[in-house]
Amino acid sequence: MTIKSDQDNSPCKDNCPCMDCCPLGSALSQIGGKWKIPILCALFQDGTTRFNELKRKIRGITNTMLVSSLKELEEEGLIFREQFMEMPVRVEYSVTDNCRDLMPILKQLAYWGAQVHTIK
Amino acid sequence: MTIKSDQDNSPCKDNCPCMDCCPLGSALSQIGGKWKIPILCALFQDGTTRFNELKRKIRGITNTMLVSSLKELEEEGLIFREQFMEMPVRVEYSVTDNCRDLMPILKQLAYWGAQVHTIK
DNA sequence: CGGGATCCCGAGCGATACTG
DNA sequence: CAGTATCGCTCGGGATCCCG
Repeated sequence: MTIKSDQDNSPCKDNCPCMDCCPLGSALSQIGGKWKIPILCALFQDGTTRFNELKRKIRGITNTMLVSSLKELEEEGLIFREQFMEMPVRVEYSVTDNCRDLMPILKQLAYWGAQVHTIK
Repeated sequence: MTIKSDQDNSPCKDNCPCMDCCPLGSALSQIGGKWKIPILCALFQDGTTRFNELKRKIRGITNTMLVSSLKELEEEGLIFREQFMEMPVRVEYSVTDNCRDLMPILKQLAYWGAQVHTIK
């Protein structure tokens, strides 16, 4: 672990500016892109959700982007995918514990974003 | 203010999935792009820094991207730009209080990103 | 129902040269 | 020194149709 102690208030590693294998960069890339945050929020708020249900809730997302975003989120360990071998097929998505750990931090970010230019 | 109380653990507003004017989305867009985090980290760690000094520290950044990123960060109120009318011109950049508020949150994100897949 | 396969466009970014 | 001005390209994302 190359991250400094809590006394250091820099968000990055010793060898900042955070290029290459920066944990902050990797974290941001995991939730980056146009649709991942909406997907995570939908799953987090409403719990386990099916594919087309998600598509309906997230207004404007295309089939392609929903599929690829879900796949990436699953590979990153943020969401869980369960497929039921019925006819027709049923697939359910839900957030992982790892994702639940992330949410309070994102909430702080949202607070920060909402307060911009209001404190002067 | 449409953000819920602390009892609510969702990072977004009432009408999630966070489309349109989501404060989380706006926060993420402010620090988005390829170079803003490295710039902020450099300024935060080393304090007030001149243009070409920044360019040297942030390996690989082009003139164009450094200029445009600095401009956006200044418009968003994250950094402060001071121009000294000397010859040759001297311009110094530094982080604002608003940016300093952001840093602890980014640090938490970095911790989270560093711990991914190590807790199992 | 839950995706895949294609095609396409434009923002984001890089490279280079120039300027007050 | 601190930027502008162009040009060109990659690639994230949109649209549409197809499939088991």
